[in-house]
Amino acid sequence: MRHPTILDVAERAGVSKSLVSLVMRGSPRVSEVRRKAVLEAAEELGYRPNAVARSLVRKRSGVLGCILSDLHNPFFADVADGIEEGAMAHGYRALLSSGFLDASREAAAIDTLLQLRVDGLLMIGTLTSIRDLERAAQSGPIVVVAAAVRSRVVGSVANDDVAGASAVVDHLVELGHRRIAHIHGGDAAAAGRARRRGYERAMRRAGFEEQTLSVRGAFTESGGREAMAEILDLGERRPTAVFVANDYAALGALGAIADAGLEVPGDISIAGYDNISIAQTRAVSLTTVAQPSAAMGQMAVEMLLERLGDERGTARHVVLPPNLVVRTSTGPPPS
Amino acid sequence: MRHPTILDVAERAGVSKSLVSLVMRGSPRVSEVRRKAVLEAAEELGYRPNAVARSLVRKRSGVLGCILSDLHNPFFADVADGIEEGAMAHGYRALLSSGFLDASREAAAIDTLLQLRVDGLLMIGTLTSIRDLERAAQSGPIVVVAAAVRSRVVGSVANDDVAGASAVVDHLVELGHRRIAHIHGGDAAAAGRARRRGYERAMRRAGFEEQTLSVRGAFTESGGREAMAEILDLGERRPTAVFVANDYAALGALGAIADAGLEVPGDISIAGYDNISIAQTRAVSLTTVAQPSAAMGQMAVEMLLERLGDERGTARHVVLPPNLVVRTSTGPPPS
DNA sequence: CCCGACTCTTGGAACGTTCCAGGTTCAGGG
DNA sequence: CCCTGAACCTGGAACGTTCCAAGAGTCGGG
Repeated sequence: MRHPTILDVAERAGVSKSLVSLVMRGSPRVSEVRRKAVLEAAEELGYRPNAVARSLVRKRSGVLGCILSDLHNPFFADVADGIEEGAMAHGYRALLSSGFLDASREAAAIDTLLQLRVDGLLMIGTLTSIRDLERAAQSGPIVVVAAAVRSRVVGSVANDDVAGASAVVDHLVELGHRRIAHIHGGDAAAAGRARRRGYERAMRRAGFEEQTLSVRGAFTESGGREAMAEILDLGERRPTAVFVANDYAALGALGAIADAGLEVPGDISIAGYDNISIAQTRAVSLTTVAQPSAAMGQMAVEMLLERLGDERGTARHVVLPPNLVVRTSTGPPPS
Repeated sequence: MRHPTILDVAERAGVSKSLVSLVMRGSPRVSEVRRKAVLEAAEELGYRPNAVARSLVRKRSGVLGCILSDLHNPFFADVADGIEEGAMAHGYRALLSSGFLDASREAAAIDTLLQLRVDGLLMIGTLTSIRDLERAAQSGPIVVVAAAVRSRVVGSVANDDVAGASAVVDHLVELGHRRIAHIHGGDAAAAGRARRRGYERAMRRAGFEEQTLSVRGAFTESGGREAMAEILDLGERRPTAVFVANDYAALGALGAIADAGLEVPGDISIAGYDNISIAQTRAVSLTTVAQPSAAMGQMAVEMLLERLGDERGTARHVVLPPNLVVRTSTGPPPS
């Protein structure tokens, strides 16, 4: 018999299924004798409670779903850590699913998780439109992390991407750069759009509107590499500094620069966004914008559970201040 | 009403629940008129089938559980990609969970997933003992990926870590190194133990048994960084080459070397294991051992499903040949 | 005009839990 | 020796599906 049930345990222990249920859930209203008998029977049979049946009758699963827009992005993994931590702290388990950087696959993941009746859904850096998120939110509370969202039903925790991107540009301008390009993350991700807006705004403010150059990349290493190769192909007209939409893509950009035999920051300055751990090592030492990833994840869980308790009211939105971290991948432009 | 049920849909469409069920599952034995009516009612109500109830009665969930020993290890993410791909291809969904590089948290994750009655469990680079895995396997088929396992009930897909590690040492010896150290991944992971064995065996074969130096690290960036710092503290007695247990830790080691102001491979050669994508870029260009990560994941899924169909018989074990990839992080020792 | 065959549709049982209302046991007070 | 209340235990209903056996129509042939 593959899966012994509560009835098998009850029979073996000579008690009713209800009592077994009580014991399994650690109720105090059970005599020591019976408790022992039940526990023993369960052990002997290798009984493992069926969370599916439990979930059906209780109408809550104790599980939070979490969709990572991209499993490979180290920043998202940091956020996921915070989420799992936060969930655990409140007696929930988190189950993850990858969105494969693809809106339709992300939609499929949302659907699966909602069909499984998770108690709530966390989206890390989603590609899903607000419309679709709000529709999904009718089947359970949703909080988006690391992507700002304007919605009355879907909550969000994010940093101020516009301000962060502007800070990067300001820093580069201060170092003396004028030709500052941007490798953006595509239009699909909200964070990508916001960072691009911050870049353009800061360029305009600095009086370098003419020098604005946004190259389409992606929030991936290969996206960064290819976009950077394109930029390097500009030859003498190439920018002296590049702000890449995120660190993960910046790693790819650094690779392309090394491939071209150029030096960072001697020939070209590079900055990223997210402050992933690899960017911190001296081997990479990337100038970037830090976000409190794990804390954001935990905060998102709290907001989700808050909303689980009280469905009414409009969703909360938290925007955290970004934090520029200057390292050695940026320096004065070549003279 | 948060969750409309099949009965709500049936009532609205003026049919029985059974018919709704038939329509939802795309049965061909339903007249067009009724199908349309049901689909319309479902749409209007925002009906989403309850996978929990379905799972209870069907005794299969269509979900495969997948535990990543460490969510941050890029290699594991590559394997997970293959698993999700493979699962999807066979009409299954994969749900992930992190083991946080901790045996007890991994055990908790196994328990959660089994209680949720996933149809099978994939372990990527597990820390769980064979005993415990075999016990868990009584509740559902388990296949381990990226860690060799000797068991009749738990299947595995892995590469030959001993051979791979030996190949790295042979390569370093050929370059002229004698003092070759190893940063190992601790005793918890099977792959770590095997790679260490391969290192020691190759050193002995080369006649450098005396030069053997294994420093305790971990399969993480910080583990690699700290172990390398320890090695660099040896001063003049320090090795001329270091084989790090995996690429992820090797990135940390490279960071420590950069921190110390040393050059790779001029001052010291570094090799890793896994061939993660960042290691391939010219900026890092790490000599390493490649494993077909995604293919291993897919293969693991096939083996799992095979076993799902036929519980009897002993588990299959696949061992793939490793593949040394020489890049520029290794070179001749300083003269 | 009935019969059989076929297509489409239906109600009820089952899945393994939780929860509730109520049952049993037993010690102790009157 | 009965009654009461506390402590412990129990059976049945419910959760939202699937599946099965069987019912209801429809149609063509005899």
